[in-house]
Amino acid sequence: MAPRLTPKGAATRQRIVEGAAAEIRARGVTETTLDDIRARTSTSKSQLFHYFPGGKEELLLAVAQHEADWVLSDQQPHLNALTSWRAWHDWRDAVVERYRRQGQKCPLNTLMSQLTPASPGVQAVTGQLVASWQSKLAIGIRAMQDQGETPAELDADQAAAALLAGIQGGVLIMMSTGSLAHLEAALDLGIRQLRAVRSSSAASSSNTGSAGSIR
Amino acid sequence: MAPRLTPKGAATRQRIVEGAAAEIRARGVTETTLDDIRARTSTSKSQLFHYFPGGKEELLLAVAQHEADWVLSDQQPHLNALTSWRAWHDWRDAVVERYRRQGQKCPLNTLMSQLTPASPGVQAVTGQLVASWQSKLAIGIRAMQDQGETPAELDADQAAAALLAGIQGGVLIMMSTGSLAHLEAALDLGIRQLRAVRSSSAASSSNTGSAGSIR
DNA sequence: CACTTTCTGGACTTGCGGGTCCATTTTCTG
DNA sequence: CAGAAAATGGACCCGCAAGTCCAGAAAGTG
Repeated sequence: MAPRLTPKGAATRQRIVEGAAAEIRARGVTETTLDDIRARTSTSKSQLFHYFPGGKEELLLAVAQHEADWVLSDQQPHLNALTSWRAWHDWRDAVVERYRRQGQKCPLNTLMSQLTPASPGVQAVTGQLVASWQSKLAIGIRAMQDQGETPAELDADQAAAALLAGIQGGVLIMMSTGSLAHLEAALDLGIRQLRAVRSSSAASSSNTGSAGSIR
Repeated sequence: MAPRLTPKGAATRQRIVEGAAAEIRARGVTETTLDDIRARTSTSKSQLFHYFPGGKEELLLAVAQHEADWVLSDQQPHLNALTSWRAWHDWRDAVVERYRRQGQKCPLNTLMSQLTPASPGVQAVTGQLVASWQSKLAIGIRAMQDQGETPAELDADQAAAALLAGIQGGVLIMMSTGSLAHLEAALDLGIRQLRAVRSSSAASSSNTGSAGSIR
């Protein structure tokens, strides 16, 4: 079914996805028509349907995937190296800055609520994003635990899940209210929770211990 | 401008809003047409525009307001009396249960992303909901602080903001993945943070049932 | 160089759904 | 009871945007 793509075809497909993403960022999903996309990408109707036989639905899904990749990639390099408090706070600032710049828009969210929410394709995109994001956070948390900076009793996966939820909610609220306060609160308290009171031990009873050195 | 409503008129208007809300819950915003609403509520096109001169936009906004009211009201009575750990956990369970039942739907969220996000009316609805919700949480937190159960240093408003963000994000993730794990994690860790290590002062002690034990 | 496949252009169809209109009936007001 | 205001029914309009079609150009392949 999927016709083999020649290099030229792949390039065109790519151009369409990126153009569509840009258009949607600029005007919102609901306001964006296939014709807008066609105009911006200098393509024809038949090209759109050639590369996305499923029509608008399929195209929007591809755009969503594209945006999802972007979300994680511009939290880098911080997100992959959360091995010191310094790194955590740099990451925190990067996240806030990213959404501050993005303004009252979240293409991904609006995109998702536009598509059939239960569709398998949609599930795949979001599920993958959530899993990957959370996993990276959990790795960072375990790294801090290995350094004895974070209480070992803490369930790293649970903490990562909660932190991620806080970020998502913070962004969602920002979209509605325009204020970053909730996002910042969620991040700051989430991180503070990681630093919470390990007893005085840190100095005296060396942290090292157990084998695993993540990273 | 707004024509006075007779009792009959008010009832019809009400019927329209509730019917529209039901229809949207059942089929999603994008799939719901004015004609569906007309059919379900046994009204005519002209009635729809009679009560909502602004057309679909205005009707959807009214539905959003209706749903927003609902969100808070079915966290009651817990939400208004967060004065003991017992109450906090009952509330926590009520929230989880509410969204478990609701399933992979959040009419309010999809509704919002459908309307012009920056429209003053939309801002008003969400802003009001967020403010009210957060305020109730903050009151509960201060109540616990007054009892010495929660560290006085904690910024109640910030903690409430973070907790609320966690809930929102948890629900959002649930909509995408179908799993309640993130919502539960956010709630459990958020509440645990409130119980965290108050200095020795509180003699109460004992209750070390540890927050996570739920079920 | 034949030939096949993929890529592109753009005119055309079509149905749907939001919105308008006006005639008629019911309810309010004094 | 009479006039006004509000409520209702439903036919009609109409623009737009998704999707179809086919003809022809370009690019691969043996």
